Amino acid sequence: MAGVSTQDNGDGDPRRAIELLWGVSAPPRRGPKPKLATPDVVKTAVRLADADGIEAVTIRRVAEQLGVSPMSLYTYVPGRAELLDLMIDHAHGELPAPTEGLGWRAALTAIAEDQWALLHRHPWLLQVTTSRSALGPHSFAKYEHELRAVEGIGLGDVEMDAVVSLVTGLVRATARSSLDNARLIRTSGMTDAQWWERAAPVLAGIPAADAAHYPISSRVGQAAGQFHNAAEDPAYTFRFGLARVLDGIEALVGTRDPG
Amino acid sequence: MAGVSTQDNGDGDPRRAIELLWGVSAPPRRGPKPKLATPDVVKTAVRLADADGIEAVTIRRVAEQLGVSPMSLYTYVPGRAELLDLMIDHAHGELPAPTEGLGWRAALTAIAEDQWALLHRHPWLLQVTTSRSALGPHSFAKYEHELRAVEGIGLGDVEMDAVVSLVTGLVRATARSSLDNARLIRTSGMTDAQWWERAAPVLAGIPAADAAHYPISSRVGQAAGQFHNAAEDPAYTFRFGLARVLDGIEALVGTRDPG
DNA sequence: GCACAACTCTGTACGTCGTACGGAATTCAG
DNA sequence: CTGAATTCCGTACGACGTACAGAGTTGTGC
Repeated sequence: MAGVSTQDNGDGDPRRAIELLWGVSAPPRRGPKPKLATPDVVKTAVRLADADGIEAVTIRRVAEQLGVSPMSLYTYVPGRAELLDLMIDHAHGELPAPTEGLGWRAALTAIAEDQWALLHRHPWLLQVTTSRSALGPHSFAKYEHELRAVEGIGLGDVEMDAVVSLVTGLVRATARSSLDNARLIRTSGMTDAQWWERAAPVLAGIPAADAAHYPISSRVGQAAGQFHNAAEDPAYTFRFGLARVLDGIEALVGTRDPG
Repeated sequence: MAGVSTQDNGDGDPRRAIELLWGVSAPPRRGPKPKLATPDVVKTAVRLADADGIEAVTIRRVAEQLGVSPMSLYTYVPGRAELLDLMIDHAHGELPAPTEGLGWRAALTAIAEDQWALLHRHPWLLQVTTSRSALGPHSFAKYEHELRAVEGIGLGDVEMDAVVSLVTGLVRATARSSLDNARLIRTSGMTDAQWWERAAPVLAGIPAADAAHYPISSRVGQAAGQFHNAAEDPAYTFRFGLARVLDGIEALVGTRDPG
């Protein structure tokens, strides 16, 4: 049994954070030589998050990794919230450059596959909100890249935005469910099989939970469950969904750009 | 600037939690009359989460609302993680009963709309993972209800599961982006407009962030941004995506169930 | 009627977190 | 060479979940 909650922090002035994102801070003219630089902090935080999840990214632990006292991190980063924002933009920097010359369908497919891979390299990206943090150079480039895939195919501006967020939303949603499960296995120390082994007898003792009350679920759930354990399933669900979504977009584009 | 992270808890024995979900705990025979019951705790927690977000659901605050000491909550609930699980199933209980007799497209539409509404009533549902917690009666019923919409239309079991998770994933993804933003406005005390008012001059001072480097983003972003402020936009993005997804599913169903 | 087991409730305490505050040490501009 | 700017750090505060031990309350078995 596990519940995962998100906590948030909302901050004040964006100036400092934007300067850090774009790397335009004037170097200090006085004072001791800094032992570190902001990118060191960001990279260390990303490494920690990759290895142990976003909850391992605490000011204290990042500082420890860097051989520095916790409070001195605040020299390089205004606070934990902004550190997370920097991590996001850093990760977006790993996305490949746009694939020019492809048709919109191939381009959207490439975008989806690249993000799918990115999210699996950095699962913590799904545990962090992206809303206003997307003001960094790499996040800008990502959005531009996504839009270019559907530029000039007959869609309006608002539709272009909607199509892009449909595809990226699909990637995030499917990646989330498989990665949430993987994280659960890690943190609970129980595989799905072990979990069910323990849960099944308890459920069996509850009349209302009888399979007869849930005929379709128990049939489909069994098939899907076996498939889930096959380990290639998350990718299947992703590509299945992507195919449907692209077909749906194609139907729309067909009405706009005849031929 | 804001970052939102998720923390998690993974637990041990599911027995107690499942018993609580299905309400099959034997009433105590000895000892003082309990001042409360588990559902009281769950309802109070849901009220708190609705009003102030999931981060307001702390053992201490729930206890305070109930006029009880923090530690005595552990009489009714094994821990915070299980409380979140109970909240999820409680919320799923609000979903309307299945709409029989509709075609699969109308049924999936109704399911998506109902979940869209539910997520807006209880935004914290998006800040909590659903993986293994979905063992309660209402979550079971939800899954059964969803599958029934696509039963008997020519899809295989694994495909049925994939279609259902495609649709619910879409709802969650689109609801998430609009609700994340709403939460950000609440916690930062800044509307998007105020935010941009402050951020724009900073970005303007950064050559690399010039609009010329991001021609499509700046055009589409402006259109989409104005639309976003129109307040009916999140629903548009949702319904736009839903229409595409359903079209895509229709294409698949057409190949399976000819006629 | 009584002793004890079962149960509820609570206060205290531990280890975690982000980070405010104030001071010491270091470097460069004047 | 003085003082301003900057880095670094120790301490401390208020939150959090919850382990633990005890006090109070109730029904059961005799």
